[in-house]
Amino acid sequence: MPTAARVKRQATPISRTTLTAAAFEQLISYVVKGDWKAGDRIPPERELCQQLGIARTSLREALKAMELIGLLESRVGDGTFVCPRSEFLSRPLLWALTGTDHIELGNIMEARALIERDLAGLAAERGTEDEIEAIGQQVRAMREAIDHGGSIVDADMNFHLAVARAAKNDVLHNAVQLLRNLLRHWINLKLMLPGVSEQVLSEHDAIYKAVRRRDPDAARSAMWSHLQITAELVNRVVEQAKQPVHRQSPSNA
Amino acid sequence: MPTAARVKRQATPISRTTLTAAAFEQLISYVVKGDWKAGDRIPPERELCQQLGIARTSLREALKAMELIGLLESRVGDGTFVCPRSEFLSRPLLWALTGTDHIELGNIMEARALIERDLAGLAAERGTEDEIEAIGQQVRAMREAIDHGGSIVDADMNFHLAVARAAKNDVLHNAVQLLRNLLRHWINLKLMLPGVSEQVLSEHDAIYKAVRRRDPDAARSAMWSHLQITAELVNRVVEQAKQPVHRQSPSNA
DNA sequence: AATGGTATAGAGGTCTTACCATTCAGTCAA
DNA sequence: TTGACTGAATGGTAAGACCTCTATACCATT
Repeated sequence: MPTAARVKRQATPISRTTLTAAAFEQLISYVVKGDWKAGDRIPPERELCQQLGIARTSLREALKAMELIGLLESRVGDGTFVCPRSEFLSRPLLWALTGTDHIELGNIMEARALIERDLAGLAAERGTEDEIEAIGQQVRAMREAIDHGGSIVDADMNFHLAVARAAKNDVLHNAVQLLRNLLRHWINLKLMLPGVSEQVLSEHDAIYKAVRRRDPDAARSAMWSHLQITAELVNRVVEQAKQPVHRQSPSNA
Repeated sequence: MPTAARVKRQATPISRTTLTAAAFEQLISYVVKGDWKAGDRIPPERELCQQLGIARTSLREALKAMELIGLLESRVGDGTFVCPRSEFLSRPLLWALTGTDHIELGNIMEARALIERDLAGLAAERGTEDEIEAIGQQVRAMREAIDHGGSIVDADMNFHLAVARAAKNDVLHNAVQLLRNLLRHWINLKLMLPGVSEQVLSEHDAIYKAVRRRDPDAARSAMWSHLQITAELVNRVVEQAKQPVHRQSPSNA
């Protein structure tokens, strides 16, 4: 280009989108807006593509993308279902996101501890009464689960999410969820160790009480120590899993 | 098969997977392992599906998934290209990840500040000499960019990534990258404000020096104040963008 | 030379049709 | 009641056709 190119593309470059991309956004919005809820079975492909007015091929490209991301699950002869968010973050997505297949457990635990420590402090500072009460609710839920049966796992997860919600930061709330999902397998094992549930409950309670009395520092350190202990236990569980002779590897669901 | 054909699949360990999923993993690994680098043009579909020994339909489902995630970009008549990681995190993926279309800028800024504050502290504690030197390198790169032209944006991004790397936590390193990408548009605008680049440079330098003298607290507070100022400026830019009469909206790239 | 038109090959986008493999529910005989 | 069988419905895969769009090279005009 001899004469100083000009480039200056002022004009709008006319946007066009592909059918597949449009379908993808549409389908995602179904999930996001709650038309399709976790566990739901969505209409069969042959029906859906008619509703959307596109060919099955185009629809499938969108559908497949959602499945590979981990939003949907297809079973031949059965149908296609919406995955619960709790089982989110598929390995393909992890790849896409991190550019690597394997992330050190320790890194995840550390990230979680750092983030949730901050969140605990924020929750104590800015949580509303209702939001803080929701935290307490999860403490009681765990008590209930321990005493009369129920899902300790859910109570655990929900407790941490309640804290994140009280901290009023959607981004970190989501981060908590993602990190927690990455650790799901090991945390579940951890919670089954003898005495651990009582231990966790008391730690949660300490965090809750600190938040309730609006003591950010106490909340931070309570959360920190809780997650340090958790990390310790998780490491122990992981080591245990390595030892046995014929134990199958955890594999991500 | 008249007699119930109970397929005893004892022998083969169930390696059952769909062709599309297999192709997807294969393609991802090309990107991850660097066979396909950012900007590369990948083989045409008709050729690629032959190489992989699958139908174009199946290949396209995998290809499309990668495109919708934001890993690839297809242009009709031209070809399919690998997206640079810096332009990662497409809106569809954001949807899939957060379950929402819109996240408050303030939340993103806050999350970033909290995370990077921790990272700055960790970098001061555990960064190797080389890693810390890499931080300084980015400070100098920005000096160079200001004085003799060059990408201030890159130097800015790389500085923060260098800090994250010195902190030795892959998860948070990636978080920094993602959050930064979400803010990309506004940060770029911010960096163009008069005097801001010098300001940023001096703040970066302060962080670098704190890290280098292994002072976690100083590093934390330097990073914190840097990101508070940044948040302030970004808000100002956002407000400016709202006012003018005929400014086009930013739109995600 | 620079500009603009034009032809063309090749890329992705879309649709159609077909068939396969699996699953599930209903049927019917033992 | 049980168990095997059957068939419809579903997702998975393949192949081929045709479209629009892009980049490129070539040519005519200025």
